[in-house]
Amino acid sequence: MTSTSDPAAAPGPAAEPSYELPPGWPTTEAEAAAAQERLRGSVLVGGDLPAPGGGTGAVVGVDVAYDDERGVVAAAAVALDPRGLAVVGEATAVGRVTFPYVPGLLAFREIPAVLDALATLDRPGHRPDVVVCDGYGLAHPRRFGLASHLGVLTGLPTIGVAKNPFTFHHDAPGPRRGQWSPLLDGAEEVGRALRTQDGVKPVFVSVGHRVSLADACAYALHLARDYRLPETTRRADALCRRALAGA
DNA sequence: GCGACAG
DNA sequence: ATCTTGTCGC
Repeated sequence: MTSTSDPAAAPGPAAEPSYELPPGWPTTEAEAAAAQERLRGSVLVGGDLPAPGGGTGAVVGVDVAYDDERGVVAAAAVALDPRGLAVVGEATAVGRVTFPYVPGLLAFREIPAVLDALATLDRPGHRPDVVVCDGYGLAHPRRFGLASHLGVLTGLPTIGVAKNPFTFHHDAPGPRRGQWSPLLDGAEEVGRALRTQDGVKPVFVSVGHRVSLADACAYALHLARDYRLPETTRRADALCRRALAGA
């Protein structure tokens, strides 16, 4: 991956996001792992995200629900006003399940439906400032989890917020909201265990694309103003479940 | 070989 | 992820 902490190297005017599923989308585990190895170098760490609550665009949350019996998948994308966290846009997409759940390959199960939902949500002139994903970004065996993959495909800044530490290790963060501890793969900090509410189990934040780890945590904390999970995730989770039930 | 394993 | 009863608390 590349660092863009140097302002001179920062991306220029926001490019148009792409919501196209790339040609040759993997259908086997071997192809999927190879695709991750091929794309991992495209992840950008750092950038110039506006302060949480200070941006002009929306903060978008995405999530996916499944009915494996029927083979149906439903994705939701919800846009929030970064100030008051009010919902300003919603979109869903329903499709067929095309990939099993394999730890480390979650992106191949979730991304096709997520791209459809984002394409429906997006309105020209109203680009998301950032997309918050339910899962990991760089905290991944090959440093290319769902959030990083979605970021590289769309070009949008992304953040991963997961509910479990996957295979990584961490010490318990302090008991107060805002306290955190490094999420470690050996000696490497791949994310942070972040306490978003006093005395409540932490969430696990990692860089997706075009954000720094510190900014990713600041956003996660801002969005988790009232509950353990970011409001983006809560809204998207509720919406994709509704979409699945109605499909 | 065995256990662990985002959603 | 999804399956599920009761239970504690505002």
